[in-house]
Amino acid sequence: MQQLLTHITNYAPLSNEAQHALQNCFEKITIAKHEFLLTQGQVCRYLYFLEKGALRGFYNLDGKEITHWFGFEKDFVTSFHSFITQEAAVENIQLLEGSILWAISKETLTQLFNQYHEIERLMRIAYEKYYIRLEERFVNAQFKTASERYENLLQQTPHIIERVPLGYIASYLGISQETLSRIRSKF
Amino acid sequence: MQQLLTHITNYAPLSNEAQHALQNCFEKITIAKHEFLLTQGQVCRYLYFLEKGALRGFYNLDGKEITHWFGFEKDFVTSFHSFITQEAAVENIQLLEGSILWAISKETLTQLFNQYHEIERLMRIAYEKYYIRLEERFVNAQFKTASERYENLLQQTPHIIERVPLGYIASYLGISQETLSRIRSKF
DNA sequence: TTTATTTTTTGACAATTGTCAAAAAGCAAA
DNA sequence: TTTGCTTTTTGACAATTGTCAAAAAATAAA
Repeated sequence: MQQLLTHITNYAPLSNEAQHALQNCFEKITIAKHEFLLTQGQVCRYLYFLEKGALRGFYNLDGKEITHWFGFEKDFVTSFHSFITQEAAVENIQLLEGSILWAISKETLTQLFNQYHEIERLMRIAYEKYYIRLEERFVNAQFKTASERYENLLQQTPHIIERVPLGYIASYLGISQETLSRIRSKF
Repeated sequence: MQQLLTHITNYAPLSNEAQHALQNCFEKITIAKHEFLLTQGQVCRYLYFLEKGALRGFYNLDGKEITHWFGFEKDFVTSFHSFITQEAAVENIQLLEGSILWAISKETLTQLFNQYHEIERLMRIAYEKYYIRLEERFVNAQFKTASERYENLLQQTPHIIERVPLGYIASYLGISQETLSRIRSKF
């Protein structure tokens, strides 16, 4: 929990009252490897902060699993589309490692927004950061070759290589596992 | 200006005071076709609301222009990365048509956030919407074929086809102009 | 360790998309 | 209308990446 508070007060300062309110509203969750935090068709009611562990978001397309993001320590994770719209999720969230998370429901978070302007500000800033991050991934996906995307992964997020099976990484990079294997063999 | 207020109060309700404050802080801008709203290297100090017209965002890569987004009526446009971080922009924003915009500076917007919780809420909600939109584009870019991306464009944003030269659209879809031409010839 | 299962690599070939050059079509200015 | 410029299309060929099948390597279970 201290990790969570430390992390978000990096975004913006928070009064003690707001910090206490947050502390009371997050619930600790421990989940084992391979378990699911969310399965497609469910509405994602929670925003999670990942204290320890790793997980992936994936959806099914033509019978194949498409892994489109990973979460690690200090990440906020959720199915953003489902959490924001409260519609059924098209994606699944599955644990890659046994993990410790802190969860807050959408209703509770909305109440906190109403009570504390500074918490809503925090969320606005968090969205800014996540927007920029996604924009970089988008440009990468759309306008770079498979090799460039892999090299980028090595430089920007090397921890992914160390903690995630190559099959998922290939999917994440938008290439086949075979192509990834060939790229790796000649770097 | 009325269009702007109508649009944003669709996101969330706004008190009369906040509406008036907003009205006073946006500045009207009229720009001709082919002119630039931003060029790479500049810091983007403004967030713009596009009342009438069309524009594109592009950056240079290996001597080529990569068009990665378009803006049309009722869009908020800016170089998000530069506007958020206040670092030099890597992208250019160029008018595709003569346009009418409303501009607000980052400093002014920040002041409004401090004065009106409801305006910061509006921004939080706007980011949510823009995040979802970008996420859809990302999934499209990374995991769909060129033809699928074009069909998607036809269905989701047909106005782009009608108002933007095919060369820019090809770039936007992440394919060569020749490939786009061939895809179109057999739809 | 031995066996079973999963993950990763390799080979052969096919499909997709890109590049370069030139022609055709469209548009604007004179 | 004619001329010049820009945009779009077409052809030939090359490069990239995908698919399928099988082998090899790594990991987990007995």
